[in-house]
Amino acid sequence: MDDLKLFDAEYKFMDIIWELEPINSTELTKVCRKKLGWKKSTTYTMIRKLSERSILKNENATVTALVKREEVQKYESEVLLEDKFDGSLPIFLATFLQDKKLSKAEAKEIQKMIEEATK
Amino acid sequence: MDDLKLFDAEYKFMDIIWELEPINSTELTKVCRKKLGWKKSTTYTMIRKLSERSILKNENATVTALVKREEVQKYESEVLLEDKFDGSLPIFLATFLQDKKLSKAEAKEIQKMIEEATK
DNA sequence: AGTACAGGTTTACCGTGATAAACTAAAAAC
DNA sequence: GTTTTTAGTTTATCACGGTAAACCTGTACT
Repeated sequence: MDDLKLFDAEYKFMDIIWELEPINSTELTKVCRKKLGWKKSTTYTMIRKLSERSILKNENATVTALVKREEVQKYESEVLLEDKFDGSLPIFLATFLQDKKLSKAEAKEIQKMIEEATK
Repeated sequence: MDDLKLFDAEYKFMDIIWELEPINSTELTKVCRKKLGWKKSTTYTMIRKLSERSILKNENATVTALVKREEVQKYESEVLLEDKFDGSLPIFLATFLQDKKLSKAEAKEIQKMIEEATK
Protein backbone atom coordinates (compact mmCIF):
# COMPACT_ATOMS: atom_id res chain seq x y z
CA MET A 1 0.00 0.00 0.00
CA ASP A 2 2.74 2.38 1.02
CA ASP A 3 5.41 2.12 -1.62
CA LEU A 4 3.95 1.51 -5.03
CA LYS A 5 7.27 2.01 -6.74
CA LEU A 6 7.90 -1.11 -8.80
CA PHE A 7 11.26 -1.79 -10.40
CA ASP A 8 11.39 -2.97 -13.99
CA ALA A 9 11.52 -6.69 -13.29
CA GLU A 10 8.83 -6.30 -10.66
CA TYR A 11 6.51 -4.53 -13.05
CA LYS A 12 6.95 -7.13 -15.77
CA PHE A 13 6.16 -9.77 -13.20
CA MET A 14 3.08 -7.97 -11.91
CA ASP A 15 1.94 -7.52 -15.49
CA ILE A 16 1.67 -11.30 -15.78
CA ILE A 17 -0.18 -11.54 -12.49
CA TRP A 18 -2.64 -8.79 -13.34
CA GLU A 19 -3.41 -10.64 -16.52
CA LEU A 20 -3.80 -14.12 -15.05
CA GLU A 21 -4.81 -13.76 -11.42
CA PRO A 22 -5.82 -15.64 -9.45
CA ILE A 23 -3.10 -18.04 -10.49
CA ASN A 24 -1.58 -21.11 -8.92
CA SER A 25 2.02 -20.50 -7.87
CA THR A 26 3.49 -23.48 -9.68
CA GLU A 27 1.63 -22.45 -12.79
CA LEU A 28 3.06 -18.97 -12.34
CA THR A 29 6.63 -20.30 -12.26
CA LYS A 30 5.93 -21.94 -15.61
CA VAL A 31 4.53 -18.79 -17.17
CA CYS A 32 7.50 -16.78 -15.91
CA ARG A 33 9.89 -19.40 -17.22
CA LYS A 34 8.31 -18.99 -20.63
CA LYS A 35 7.63 -15.26 -20.79
CA LEU A 36 10.55 -13.92 -18.75
CA GLY A 37 13.06 -16.77 -18.87
CA TRP A 38 13.08 -17.04 -15.09
CA LYS A 39 14.01 -20.06 -13.01
CA LYS A 40 11.49 -21.32 -10.49
CA SER A 41 13.37 -19.90 -7.51
CA THR A 42 13.47 -16.47 -9.10
CA THR A 43 9.71 -16.43 -9.30
CA TYR A 44 9.34 -17.51 -5.69
CA THR A 45 11.82 -14.87 -4.58
CA MET A 46 9.72 -12.27 -6.39
CA ILE A 47 6.54 -13.58 -4.79
CA ARG A 48 8.08 -13.32 -1.34
CA LYS A 49 9.54 -9.84 -1.83
CA LEU A 50 6.30 -8.45 -3.23
CA SER A 51 4.12 -10.09 -0.62
CA GLU A 52 6.30 -8.59 2.11
CA ARG A 53 5.44 -5.23 0.58
CA SER A 54 1.75 -6.11 0.36
CA ILE A 55 1.78 -5.81 -3.41
CA LEU A 56 0.41 -9.32 -3.74
CA LYS A 57 -0.44 -12.29 -1.60
CA ASN A 58 0.21 -16.01 -1.88
CA GLU A 59 -2.36 -18.13 -0.07
CA ASN A 60 -2.85 -21.87 -0.52
CA ALA A 61 -0.55 -21.72 -3.50
CA THR A 62 -2.76 -19.11 -5.10
CA VAL A 63 -1.25 -15.79 -6.04
CA THR A 64 -3.41 -12.68 -6.15
CA ALA A 65 -2.59 -9.01 -6.62
CA LEU A 66 -3.32 -6.66 -3.72
CA VAL A 67 -2.86 -3.49 -5.72
CA LYS A 68 -4.50 -2.69 -9.02
CA ARG A 69 -2.60 -2.01 -12.17
CA GLU A 70 -4.26 1.37 -12.34
CA GLU A 71 -3.03 2.37 -8.91
CA VAL A 72 0.54 1.70 -9.95
CA GLN A 73 0.12 3.46 -13.28
CA LYS A 74 -1.34 6.49 -11.55
CA TYR A 75 1.44 6.54 -8.99
CA GLU A 76 4.13 6.34 -11.66
CA SER A 77 2.50 9.10 -13.67
CA GLU A 78 2.31 11.38 -10.69
CA VAL A 79 5.93 10.76 -9.79
CA LEU A 80 7.04 11.55 -13.33
CA LEU A 81 4.96 14.72 -13.50
CA GLU A 82 6.12 15.80 -10.07
CA ASP A 83 9.82 15.11 -10.62
CA LYS A 84 10.18 16.20 -14.20
CA PHE A 85 7.40 18.65 -14.97
CA ASP A 86 6.94 20.53 -11.77
CA GLY A 87 3.66 18.67 -11.31
CA SER A 88 2.10 20.53 -14.20
CA LEU A 89 -0.03 18.65 -16.71
CA PRO A 90 0.07 21.49 -19.26
CA ILE A 91 3.88 21.55 -19.19
CA PHE A 92 3.94 17.80 -19.60
CA LEU A 93 1.58 17.91 -22.55
CA ALA A 94 3.41 20.76 -24.24
CA THR A 95 6.58 18.69 -24.18
CA PHE A 96 4.96 15.38 -24.99
CA LEU A 97 2.97 16.65 -27.94
CA GLN A 98 5.92 18.18 -29.73
CA ASP A 99 6.12 16.73 -33.22
CA LYS A 100 3.12 14.55 -32.51
CA LYS A 101 -0.21 14.42 -34.22
CA LEU A 102 -3.43 13.20 -32.69
CA SER A 103 -6.25 11.57 -34.57
CA LYS A 104 -9.63 13.30 -34.48
CA ALA A 105 -10.98 10.48 -32.36
CA GLU A 106 -8.18 10.79 -29.80
CA ALA A 107 -8.53 14.55 -29.65
CA LYS A 108 -12.24 14.33 -29.05
CA GLU A 109 -11.81 11.73 -26.34
CA ILE A 110 -9.24 13.88 -24.60
CA GLN A 111 -11.29 17.07 -24.87
CA LYS A 112 -14.14 15.28 -23.17
CA MET A 113 -11.98 14.08 -20.30
CA ILE A 114 -10.52 17.52 -19.78
CA GLU A 115 -13.98 19.03 -19.63
CA GLU A 116 -15.11 16.51 -17.09
CA ALA A 117 -12.10 17.15 -14.89
CA THR A 118 -12.70 20.91 -14.86
CA LYS A 119 -14.32 22.30 -11.78
CA MET B 1 21.58 11.29 -28.38
CA ASP B 2 21.57 7.52 -28.15
CA ASP B 3 20.51 6.67 -24.64
CA LEU B 4 18.70 9.53 -22.97
CA LYS B 5 17.79 7.42 -19.97
CA LEU B 6 19.12 9.27 -16.94
CA PHE B 7 19.23 7.66 -13.51
CA ASP B 8 18.06 9.61 -10.51
CA ALA B 9 21.44 10.94 -9.44
CA GLU B 10 22.28 11.74 -13.04
CA TYR B 11 19.10 13.73 -13.52
CA LYS B 12 19.61 15.75 -10.34
CA PHE B 13 23.11 16.50 -11.54
CA MET B 14 21.97 17.53 -15.02
CA ASP B 15 19.33 19.70 -13.44
CA ILE B 16 22.09 21.79 -11.91
CA ILE B 17 23.96 21.96 -15.19
CA TRP B 18 20.91 22.96 -17.21
CA GLU B 19 20.38 25.75 -14.76
CA LEU B 20 23.93 27.04 -14.62
CA GLU B 21 25.65 26.13 -17.88
CA PRO B 22 28.16 26.95 -19.11
CA ILE B 23 29.87 26.40 -15.79
CA ASN B 24 33.45 25.99 -14.72
CA SER B 25 34.14 22.45 -13.46
CA THR B 26 35.66 23.48 -10.15
CA GLU B 27 32.71 25.75 -9.58
CA LEU B 28 30.43 22.83 -10.37
CA THR B 29 32.09 20.66 -7.74
CA LYS B 30 31.30 23.37 -5.21
CA VAL B 31 27.66 23.65 -6.23
CA CYS B 32 27.27 19.87 -6.08
CA ARG B 33 28.93 19.80 -2.70
CA LYS B 34 26.35 22.25 -1.48
CA LYS B 35 23.20 21.11 -3.25
CA LEU B 36 23.80 17.34 -3.41
CA GLY B 37 26.35 16.79 -0.66
CA TRP B 38 28.83 15.31 -3.15
CA LYS B 39 32.60 15.13 -2.82
CA LYS B 40 34.71 16.60 -5.59
CA SER B 41 35.63 13.21 -7.05
CA THR B 42 31.98 12.21 -7.25
CA THR B 43 31.25 15.22 -9.41
CA TYR B 44 34.17 14.47 -11.70
CA THR B 45 33.09 10.83 -11.99
CA MET B 46 29.66 12.04 -13.05
CA ILE B 47 31.16 14.43 -15.57
CA ARG B 48 33.23 11.65 -17.10
CA LYS B 49 30.40 9.12 -17.25
CA LEU B 50 27.97 11.58 -18.82
CA SER B 51 30.48 12.93 -21.29
CA GLU B 52 31.23 9.36 -22.43
CA ARG B 53 27.54 9.13 -23.24
CA SER B 54 27.57 12.51 -24.99
CA ILE B 55 25.10 13.94 -22.51
CA LEU B 56 27.47 16.78 -21.71
CA LYS B 57 30.97 17.92 -22.53
CA ASN B 58 33.84 19.26 -20.48
CA GLU B 59 36.21 21.45 -22.47
CA ASN B 60 38.82 23.77 -20.99
CA ALA B 61 37.29 23.17 -17.58
CA THR B 62 33.93 24.37 -18.85
CA VAL B 63 30.97 22.03 -18.59
CA THR B 64 28.12 22.32 -21.07
CA ALA B 65 25.06 20.17 -21.69
CA LEU B 66 24.83 18.43 -25.05
CA VAL B 67 21.20 17.45 -24.66
CA LYS B 68 18.37 19.73 -23.73
CA ARG B 69 16.24 19.26 -20.66
CA GLU B 70 13.22 19.03 -22.93
CA GLU B 71 14.68 16.18 -24.93
CA VAL B 72 15.13 14.14 -21.76
CA GLN B 73 11.69 15.04 -20.47
CA LYS B 74 10.12 14.04 -23.76
CA TYR B 75 12.04 10.79 -23.83
CA GLU B 76 10.99 9.87 -20.32
CA SER B 77 7.37 10.68 -21.06
CA GLU B 78 7.38 8.53 -24.14
CA VAL B 79 8.95 5.62 -22.30
CA LEU B 80 6.35 5.85 -19.54
CA LEU B 81 3.47 6.03 -21.98
CA GLU B 82 4.90 3.22 -24.08
CA ASP B 83 5.68 0.88 -21.19
CA LYS B 84 2.73 1.56 -18.95
CA PHE B 85 -0.09 2.87 -21.12
CA ASP B 86 0.31 1.02 -24.35
CA GLY B 87 1.52 4.27 -25.89
CA SER B 88 -1.92 5.81 -25.61
CA LEU B 89 -2.30 9.36 -24.41
CA PRO B 90 -6.05 8.99 -23.75
CA ILE B 91 -5.45 5.95 -21.53
CA PHE B 92 -2.76 7.85 -19.68
CA LEU B 93 -5.02 10.84 -19.13
CA ALA B 94 -7.96 8.75 -18.03
CA THR B 95 -5.81 7.23 -15.31
CA PHE B 96 -3.96 10.38 -14.39
CA LEU B 97 -7.04 12.56 -14.10
CA GLN B 98 -8.84 10.25 -11.70
CA ASP B 99 -9.80 12.22 -8.61
CA LYS B 100 -8.13 15.31 -10.03
CA LYS B 101 -9.59 18.67 -10.85
CA LEU B 102 -8.20 21.15 -13.32
CA SER B 103 -8.53 24.89 -13.09
CA LYS B 104 -10.34 26.68 -15.91
CA ALA B 105 -7.06 28.17 -17.02
CA GLU B 106 -5.32 24.80 -17.19
CA ALA B 107 -8.21 23.25 -19.05
CA LYS B 108 -8.24 26.00 -21.62
CA GLU B 109 -4.50 25.77 -22.14
CA ILE B 110 -4.75 22.04 -22.65
CA GLN B 111 -7.71 22.25 -25.03
CA LYS B 112 -5.71 24.61 -27.17
CA MET B 113 -2.71 22.32 -27.32
CA ILE B 114 -4.86 19.35 -28.21
CA GLU B 115 -6.46 21.28 -31.03
CA GLU B 116 -3.13 22.29 -32.44
CA ALA B 117 -1.87 18.73 -32.35
CA THR B 118 -4.87 17.43 -34.28
CA LYS B 119 -4.29 16.75 -37.92
C1' DA C 1 62.30 26.87 -3.43
C1' DG C 2 58.16 25.78 -1.33
C1' DT C 3 53.17 25.85 -0.68
C1' DA C 4 48.45 26.14 -2.35
C1' DC C 5 45.02 25.36 -5.37
C1' DA C 6 42.91 24.15 -9.96
C1' DG C 7 41.63 20.35 -12.61
C1' DG C 8 41.49 16.38 -13.07
C1' DT C 9 42.30 10.38 -13.27
C1' DT C 10 42.60 5.75 -11.19
C1' DT C 11 40.86 2.68 -8.45
C1' DA C 12 37.62 0.90 -5.27
C1' DC C 13 33.88 0.17 -1.85
C1' DC C 14 29.01 -0.44 -0.81
C1' DG C 15 24.03 -1.24 -1.30
C1' DT C 16 20.72 -3.37 -3.73
C1' DG C 17 18.04 -5.09 -7.69
C1' DA C 18 18.06 -9.30 -10.48
C1' DT C 19 18.72 -13.96 -10.72
C1' DA C 20 19.30 -18.56 -9.23
C1' DA C 21 21.51 -23.02 -7.10
C1' DA C 22 20.74 -26.07 -3.56
C1' DC C 23 17.98 -27.91 -0.14
C1' DT C 24 13.57 -29.36 2.15
C1' DA C 25 8.99 -31.30 3.30
C1' DA C 26 4.66 -32.89 2.06
C1' DA C 27 1.45 -34.80 -1.23
C1' DA C 28 0.47 -37.44 -5.41
C1' DA C 29 1.45 -40.95 -8.68
C1' DC C 30 3.04 -45.44 -9.91
C1' DG D 1 6.82 -48.28 -0.61
C1' DT D 2 9.35 -45.84 -3.76
C1' DT D 3 9.58 -42.21 -7.17
C1' DT D 4 7.83 -37.79 -8.83
C1' DT D 5 5.85 -33.53 -8.42
C1' DT D 6 4.26 -29.60 -5.80
C1' DA D 7 5.34 -25.79 -3.13
C1' DG D 8 8.14 -23.58 -1.25
C1' DT D 9 12.85 -21.50 1.88
C1' DT D 10 17.73 -20.44 2.52
C1' DT D 11 21.57 -18.78 0.90
C1' DA D 12 24.44 -16.83 -2.64
C1' DT D 13 26.31 -14.65 -6.88
C1' DC D 14 26.61 -10.86 -10.07
C1' DA D 15 25.97 -6.35 -12.22
C1' DC D 16 25.57 -1.84 -11.56
C1' DG D 17 24.34 2.74 -9.72
C1' DG D 18 26.13 5.85 -6.33
C1' DT D 19 29.85 7.64 -3.92
C1' DA D 20 34.44 8.65 -2.82
C1' DA D 21 39.59 8.09 -1.24
C1' DA D 22 43.95 8.59 -2.96
C1' DC D 23 46.88 10.14 -6.24
C1' DC D 24 48.78 13.14 -9.89
C1' DT D 25 50.15 17.23 -12.84
C1' DG D 26 50.47 21.87 -13.81
C1' DT D 27 50.13 26.66 -12.54
C1' DA D 28 50.08 30.56 -9.39
C1' DC D 29 51.32 32.71 -5.48
C1' DT D 30 54.77 33.90 -1.29
